[in-house]
Amino acid sequence: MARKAKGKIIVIVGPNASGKSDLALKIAKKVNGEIISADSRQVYRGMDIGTGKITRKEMLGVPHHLLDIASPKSDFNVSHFKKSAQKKIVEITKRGKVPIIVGGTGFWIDALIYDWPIPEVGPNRALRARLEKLTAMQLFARLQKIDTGHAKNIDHHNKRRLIRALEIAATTGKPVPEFNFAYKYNHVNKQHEIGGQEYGFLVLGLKLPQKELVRKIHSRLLKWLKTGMLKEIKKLHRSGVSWKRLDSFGLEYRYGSRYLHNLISYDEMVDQTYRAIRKYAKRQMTWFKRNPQIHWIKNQNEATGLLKKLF
RNA sequence: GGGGGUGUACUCAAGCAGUCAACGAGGGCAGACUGUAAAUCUGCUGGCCUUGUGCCUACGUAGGUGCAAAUCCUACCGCCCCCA
Repeated sequence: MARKAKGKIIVIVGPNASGKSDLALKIAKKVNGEIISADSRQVYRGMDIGTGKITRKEMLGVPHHLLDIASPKSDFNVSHFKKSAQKKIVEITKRGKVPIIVGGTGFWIDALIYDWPIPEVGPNRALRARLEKLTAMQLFARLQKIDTGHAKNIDHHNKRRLIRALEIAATTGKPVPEFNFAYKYNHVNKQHEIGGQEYGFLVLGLKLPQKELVRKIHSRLLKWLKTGMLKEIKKLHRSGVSWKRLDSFGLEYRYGSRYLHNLISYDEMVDQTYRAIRKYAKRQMTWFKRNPQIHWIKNQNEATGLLKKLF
């Protein structure tokens, strides 16, 4: 029985400032690849310095996808990402090149490479605004009435999640389908179809010693502050991105904008941003740690060694 | 020199006799995560262990009064403010 040749995809994950972009570039050169960014903030135009976005020059001719594809005034969410990335994977493969997915947004990456079924229910702003007025307890009570399965597992205090669950139930008339841990990482057995083609994934996790990571986070932040991070945020605001929206982007954009409209001092801004990035890196690791399929590496050499062996 | 205030866990800060190993916030540590995911949310945070209506050590220091004190009294030490 003739089978189509299996496509190969390299995935590079890791926390903020761990050096994913550099590693991806090296690997891309080596395997003739193109890079697909999986970063929930780098998709936005005008958010460059604060997101650590690679510059055109730094790309060294390697194509990078899914950068600067959305306006910071509009939403670009997992669902958009999954569809766009799948399309890019097909295109890149057709060109005879290797897709390399690189990013720190664990949720997006897993939705893509493990083909998580994101419910086909888009955001309903009116409904969200209405539900937002209720307390978490009230939301949970409502959810329990219509959704007996998922409601049990959802965090009773997390309004955002409760509202989303209610949103899905309201539109589909059905509760949110449950999936367990085994499903999360094993149901596709490291490979599945995208656009009729079967793919296998090699997932690399970049992990630096804690001290080194923290040092890199710090020096990177100082460098960005020197090279116009605040100017960038000011520009975004002038172009119509609200302080509230900037706040919701988190990290540099959150504390930078709080400083720019005088909620906090400059020193507080630097300090709080630095702390927030460290916490974020921690949260990223918490996410990645539970994935048993990640091959953890400390540097580029280990990566190339693994590639030779497994790819 | 006279008068007033204040000293609480890593930090800020409540408590002002019993229900206090001590509210709350920050920080730290750990975790969750099904169309906002750099977001959102949860737990723990004096020590010890047999993890318990358990033991020990603790609210500037030293004494004292109470059955009982972070809480009251005395002295001392440090800091702050006002008058001289």
